[in-house]
Amino acid sequence: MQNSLDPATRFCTSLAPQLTQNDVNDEQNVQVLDIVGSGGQLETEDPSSQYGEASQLERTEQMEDHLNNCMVSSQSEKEDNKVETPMQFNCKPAVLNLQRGLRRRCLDFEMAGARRKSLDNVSNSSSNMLSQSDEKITTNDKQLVPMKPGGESSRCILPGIGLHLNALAKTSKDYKIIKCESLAYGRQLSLPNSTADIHSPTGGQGPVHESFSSASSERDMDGTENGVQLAHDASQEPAFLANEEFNQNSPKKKRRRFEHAGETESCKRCNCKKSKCLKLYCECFAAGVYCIEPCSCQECFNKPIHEDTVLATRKQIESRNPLAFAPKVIRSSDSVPELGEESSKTPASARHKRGCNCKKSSCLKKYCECYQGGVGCSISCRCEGCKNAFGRKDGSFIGTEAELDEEEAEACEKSVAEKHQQKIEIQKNEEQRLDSALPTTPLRLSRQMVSLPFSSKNKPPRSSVFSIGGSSSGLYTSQKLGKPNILRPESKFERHSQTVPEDEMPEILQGDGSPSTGVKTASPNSKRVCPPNSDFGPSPGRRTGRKLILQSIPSFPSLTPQH
DNA sequence: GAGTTTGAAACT
DNA sequence: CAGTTTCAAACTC
Repeated sequence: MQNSLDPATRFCTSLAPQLTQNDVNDEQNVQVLDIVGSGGQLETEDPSSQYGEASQLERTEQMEDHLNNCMVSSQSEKEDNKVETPMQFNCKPAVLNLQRGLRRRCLDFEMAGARRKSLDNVSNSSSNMLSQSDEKITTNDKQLVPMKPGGESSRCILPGIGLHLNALAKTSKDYKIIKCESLAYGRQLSLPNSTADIHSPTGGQGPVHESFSSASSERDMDGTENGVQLAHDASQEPAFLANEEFNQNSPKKKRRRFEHAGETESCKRCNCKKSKCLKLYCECFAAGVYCIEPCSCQECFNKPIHEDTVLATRKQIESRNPLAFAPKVIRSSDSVPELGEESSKTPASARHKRGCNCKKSSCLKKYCECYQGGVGCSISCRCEGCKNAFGRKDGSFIGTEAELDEEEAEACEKSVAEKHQQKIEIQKNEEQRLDSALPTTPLRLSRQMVSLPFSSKNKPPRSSVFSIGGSSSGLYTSQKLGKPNILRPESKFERHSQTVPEDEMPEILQGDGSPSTGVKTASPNSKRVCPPNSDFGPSPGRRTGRKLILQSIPSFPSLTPQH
């Protein structure tokens, strides 16, 4: 295959058509998709498809080869574990998984629209699905649908953005799968961190070494494990399901535990006690993902089992604020004229969609969503005494840090800058590798991006990442949007959003929705809302990393079911 | 690990 | 729309 495009993109593009072509007619096919790895082509294609297995395999192999470069270690392990898919594709599971990840992602976005119809059929057959009438739901489900509880679970789905509820929206039986995904994706998320770690002094700890490849391999392994375990677990591990509820026991413990492990492993996990994980207070919910094992939440309703409730709640929230689930941090780089200097100045050409309202943290702590998201404050912020290391509200940014009064700020800034540089370099290297080889999943990427800033720090930013991951949410939304299209409350911001370059706009917003184009939000404070995007890229360094991501993501636009 | 602080989200 | 309350993350000890 040509490498000109990043794998993800290629897949997407290539797949889209086929996908549309090939309907998934029955569960089997669907399974195939999952199992197989769902490369775009592979996924959609039936074993018997026109291309013929052989040809498919060849293609697949090519891809694999490509991927393999990076994935070598992981593969071997995975292969062993690979669940045998009914299909012939068993051969290179690892690769396939990767591919799948890419594809899946693509599928999520693209396919949702394109395949919707065909999928519907599938979904129906695939039982899992709630036969909910909502297109979005169906669509989402479909994405996930492909996975079958059985064997495939072993291959946790790559973290496709799809993880989101949307995708997740499966019934309890699917739950494990979800978990897998979540986990998997959590790992992916971790990648960035790990990567960062590498750079970072502290990074030394565990994962440090993980170069991209290693990381990926690790991830894969995990995935495999998860997959396998999960698969097993699923059966064996009622714990999962049950646990969540049980976990409540020691929320903090758990949470911390994961955090540690997790610095590398940041997966969205919440600790909600009263919100039932059905409010935006809940990071998982806000991110559009179901709560998973690592969560220490209590009375959690953010589970596949309560899909209806979750969806209903989401709708409600969206009706109130269409952008509620959109990424909080948007890459405004050029797009935000309003910000003017600020935007351009800040290290990260990104801004928090609504801005912060910090009073005491000086925007130097993660209490500040802007800071947490690794972006500078903008005019839309109502913060007081802003000293955001990523860019102050007044327009000054790190570069000028000398000016900053507080040591803290300086320290932060410096560290950040340094880190960024380091990251950039490293990331570049990684990028190259990745470009060629890694099929990063959107989610992971997106999340990474957000997290990156913090990667340097001890802890990865939890929420913002995900929120951004909002992309995820975005997905969710988009998928949903098909129907609701609430987006666009219009507002002063409209112009703003309009100005935003399309590419920036996540399909999600744009996509389905016609409406979305100007994603505005009914946001309460009339804060500026930008189209959620792939926003991630706050800092330069990150950006670099993100580029990878973005590149792969780009497919969105094309994917969007413009039709 | 418990308690405090903080600011977003939700509510009135 | 502004003010207040609720909530959970972030942070401190």
